Amino acid sequence: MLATTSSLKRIKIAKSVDDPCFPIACSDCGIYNLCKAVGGEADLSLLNTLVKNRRTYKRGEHLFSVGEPYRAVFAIRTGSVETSVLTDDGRVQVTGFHIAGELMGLNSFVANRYNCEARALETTSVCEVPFERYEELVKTIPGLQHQMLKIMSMEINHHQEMMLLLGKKRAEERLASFLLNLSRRLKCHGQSDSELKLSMSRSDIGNYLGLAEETVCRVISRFEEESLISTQRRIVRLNNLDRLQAISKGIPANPK
Amino acid sequence: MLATTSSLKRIKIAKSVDDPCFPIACSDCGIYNLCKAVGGEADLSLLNTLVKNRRTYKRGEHLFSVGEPYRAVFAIRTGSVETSVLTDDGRVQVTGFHIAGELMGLNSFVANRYNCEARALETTSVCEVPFERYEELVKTIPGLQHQMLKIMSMEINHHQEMMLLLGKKRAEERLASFLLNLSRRLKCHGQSDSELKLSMSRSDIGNYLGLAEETVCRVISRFEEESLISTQRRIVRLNNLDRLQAISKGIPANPK
DNA sequence: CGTATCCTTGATGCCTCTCAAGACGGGTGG
DNA sequence: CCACCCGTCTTGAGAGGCATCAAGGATACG
Repeated sequence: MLATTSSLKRIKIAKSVDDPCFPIACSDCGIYNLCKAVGGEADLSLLNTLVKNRRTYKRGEHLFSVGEPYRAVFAIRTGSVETSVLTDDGRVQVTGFHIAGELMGLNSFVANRYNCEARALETTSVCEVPFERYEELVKTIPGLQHQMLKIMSMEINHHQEMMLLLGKKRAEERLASFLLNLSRRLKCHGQSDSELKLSMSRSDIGNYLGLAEETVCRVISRFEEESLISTQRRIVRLNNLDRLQAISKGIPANPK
Repeated sequence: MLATTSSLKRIKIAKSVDDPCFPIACSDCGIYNLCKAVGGEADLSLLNTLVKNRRTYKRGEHLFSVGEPYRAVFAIRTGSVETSVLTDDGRVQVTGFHIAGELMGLNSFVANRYNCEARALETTSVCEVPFERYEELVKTIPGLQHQMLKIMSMEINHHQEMMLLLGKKRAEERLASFLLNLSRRLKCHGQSDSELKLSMSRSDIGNYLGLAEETVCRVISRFEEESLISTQRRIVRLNNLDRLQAISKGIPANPK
């Protein structure tokens, strides 16, 4: 079997793509869940081979770079990954953080080359599903491409939210949105939604949110002053999810 | 036939999805091209029915709104459309402008409801391909879903560029990027790439680019002072594409 | 235990927003 | 055909949020 009973017990399983956690929650890695969702009768031996194709990246190592020929889709087992795009003059925009259980690199597969950079934020273990095997899977499992559309559709939704954040929100709203988003995704893995262990630096967060590193620090300090969160370096504890939610939506301060 | 010989002569046809103009350039409307690209042997009578499903929207009219059940994918024949998303507190972020020949509304089809608003910027004629018929097409034409993946992949690329623009670029870089992008897309239709007729207001542009309406005006004025462009209300003439390109990439002013 | 990296806080300045007022142009009705 | 009106565009003045520059402190790692 792909997942032991124990791991199945520990981790919430997304039953279908309509589950808000899909494709985040999974038993062993995202690709298993992806396949499971579309065809219970899938060739399990093939699947087994695919998900056994594991690899570990050290902090800072690149999973892939811009323009590199498409190699595989990645399902993160443990650790986390940062994706980014570049301007011609060398500026970098972080486009996303991907945590354990999530799929990555799907969106560039049609173009045959990667459209962004992916860098491990910490020691990260992934299942790499090679491109060619993926094609096999698509033939074997009729609904698979539809699932991929769904995942890409979710990604587009997220991008739209990011455009809104970058285009319209103020610093505090951005950081609150960021923390809540991470919290929600961690919760989908059965992890705590109020005690976050950030794997990225303040600088990375700032880059992602279109803010300077210093601004991120200042907002974090401000949140801590108001007891909305408690921090200790990269450990962040969310003490008031409701208030953070309000802030993220741009609802002005309402003292008591 | 779907397109008369005369119209075929007038307009450049994108031969495959690898054409940089795809899915922009098309003979009659995008959906025809989409189908043609994936299967020359497609059921033309079905296709014919689909593309005949035309409708015209007046300026300001909504093609669809957020949360509305998914109805159709839209191929714009003439005119232009603006898409936008909303914050909970009512702020609006324009996420894109769609011009004649482009496909729209593909990305929300998997979710069964629209994830954004679409509003006609001017009198706009579209082919509406109903959801159910689309499903038929998918069954008839094996490669169709792959093409959809490709289109969504392109959309994701564009979103990444927008995130970079909104997160890292300064006002002048944003506007230069915007003008050049529009120019490129118009060129794909055989229209002039240096004489643009904007269908959106300064306010719309500002919203899209994460700028205030006044800032857009000021930057336009500055560009005009430097003879990079000439404007007359919504008519914009690009006089120096190279310089605009340089500005859009953040290359600092280099006065001779 | 030294060093590099990351985090934090302060001071200063600038880019862009906001508020405001006027100009321009297109559309409409008399 | 003209005059009016309203939406859009433009420009100015002022304010403010955030970036930048700078320096010190904390933590992790070899």
